Amino acid sequence: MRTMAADFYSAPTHLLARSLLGKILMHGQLGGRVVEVEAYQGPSDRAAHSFGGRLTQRTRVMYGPAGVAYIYLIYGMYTCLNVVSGGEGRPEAILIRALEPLYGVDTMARRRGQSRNLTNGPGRLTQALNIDRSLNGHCLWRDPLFFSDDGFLVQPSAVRQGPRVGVEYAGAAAKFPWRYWIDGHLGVSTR
DNA sequence: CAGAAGATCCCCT
DNA sequence: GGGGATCTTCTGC
Repeated sequence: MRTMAADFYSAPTHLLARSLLGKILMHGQLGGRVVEVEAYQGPSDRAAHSFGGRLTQRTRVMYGPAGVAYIYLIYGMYTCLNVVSGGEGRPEAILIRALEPLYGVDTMARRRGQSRNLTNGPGRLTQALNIDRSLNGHCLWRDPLFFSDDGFLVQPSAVRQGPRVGVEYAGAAAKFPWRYWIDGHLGVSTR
């Protein structure tokens, strides 16, 4: 497995989103293959936390270098993991929505309290992999949280895209096909 | 199986 | 004070 270096994250957001498909996300001994992501385009994207250039305590890390983790609390009880993209001053991000569980599956099941639905959803996968807000701002080219390449080949024809999930409030942006997933993977989130 | 509702709390206005 | 890049549980068919 080759850990992705810092420059991997310098690609334009949508290209990086597609490049993340098929990679392995590792946190310590726990890990899985990325099968679904969503791109958030920054100030021009009504669905993005950084829409309109909003700079707050929460969104601060999005304005920093690409390749750091943006992790936030959602609905009071779950956390979402994003990869910051776009580079300094361009607050874009990619939400990791689903993994195929591969390493430490028993631990994931224990953490989730069930043996199914371990990592098919942004809140589920962070719970399974024990990823919380203490890792906000972490550089994703370093231990303990990083992406790597195990040689898995994503067939270009298997990459699907469609509207993002849970952003109905975002007007026209709600329909932009900025959710990417690998077709045929049961790990893809269901919502 | 589908839909509704509840949980829960930080963030921002 | 309102709402959210979610998930689980419960209800009813």
